[in-house]
Amino acid sequence: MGTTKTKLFTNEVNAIANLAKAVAHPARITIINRLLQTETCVCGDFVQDLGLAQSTVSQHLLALKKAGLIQGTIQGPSTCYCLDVDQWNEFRKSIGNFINQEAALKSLCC
Amino acid sequence: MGTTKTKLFTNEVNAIANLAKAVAHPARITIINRLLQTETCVCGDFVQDLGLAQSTVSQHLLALKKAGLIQGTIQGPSTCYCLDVDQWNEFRKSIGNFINQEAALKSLCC
DNA sequence: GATATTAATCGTAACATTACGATGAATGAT
DNA sequence: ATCATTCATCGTAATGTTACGATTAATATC
Repeated sequence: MGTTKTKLFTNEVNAIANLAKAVAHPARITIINRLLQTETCVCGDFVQDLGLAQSTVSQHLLALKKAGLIQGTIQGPSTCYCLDVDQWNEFRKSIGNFINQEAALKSLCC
Repeated sequence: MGTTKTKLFTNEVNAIANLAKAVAHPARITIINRLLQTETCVCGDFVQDLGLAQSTVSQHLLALKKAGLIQGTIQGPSTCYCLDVDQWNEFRKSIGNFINQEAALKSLCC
């Protein structure tokens, strides 16, 4: 059917899957890395930076916005983006809880 | 076109995106959580556990296998799966490098 | 007011993902 | 040898994703 059956899983698990989805594209990771590294918001030049069409970049930015990771405000003719720091820290915590799990298994058993 | 333009991005960024994709589904996260918590490999009962069709579960297991995160060996009539502990630790490291980044920005600037 | 710039949105094509049922291959039990 | 069990694989339908060009909306400049 092509649609994830979210009802089968816990909210926590679904949440992690959604966060993973939000960053499951190199363009979006590049955007986040860029926003992480600058001390101000970034206005405009993502398109040149990424090498994708303007509309495509806009879509990726929207995806990150929907995930709550970034914020954009109109500033003159252009739109400026910055990381939502609080949400980024929430993101880090959630993903952290998942990946900080030490395997109970010590070595390959099969 | 529907195909990610991986050539535009660095290997590192593409690698993180692929890892994120591998866990970007609640069924696959549930499988990993299960394998993380058991001290032995898990034989069989994922289908009942997840509530998805047998063929669907098989596909998710294959995806995790392709990502290198799990290992499966045939054991009698059934197949037993366990986490690839080394790969899991690699995974943790890579994702960790990404999410351990502290935002340079201290508060919302726009 | 007319024009240029910037980015969002719309429409669309190609491809990927998710899911299921059916079939097939391998092993264990009878 | 036959049958049941278990999982992988195949085929396929529905939906989602990625990407682009074209259009639209908003602001800045002339």
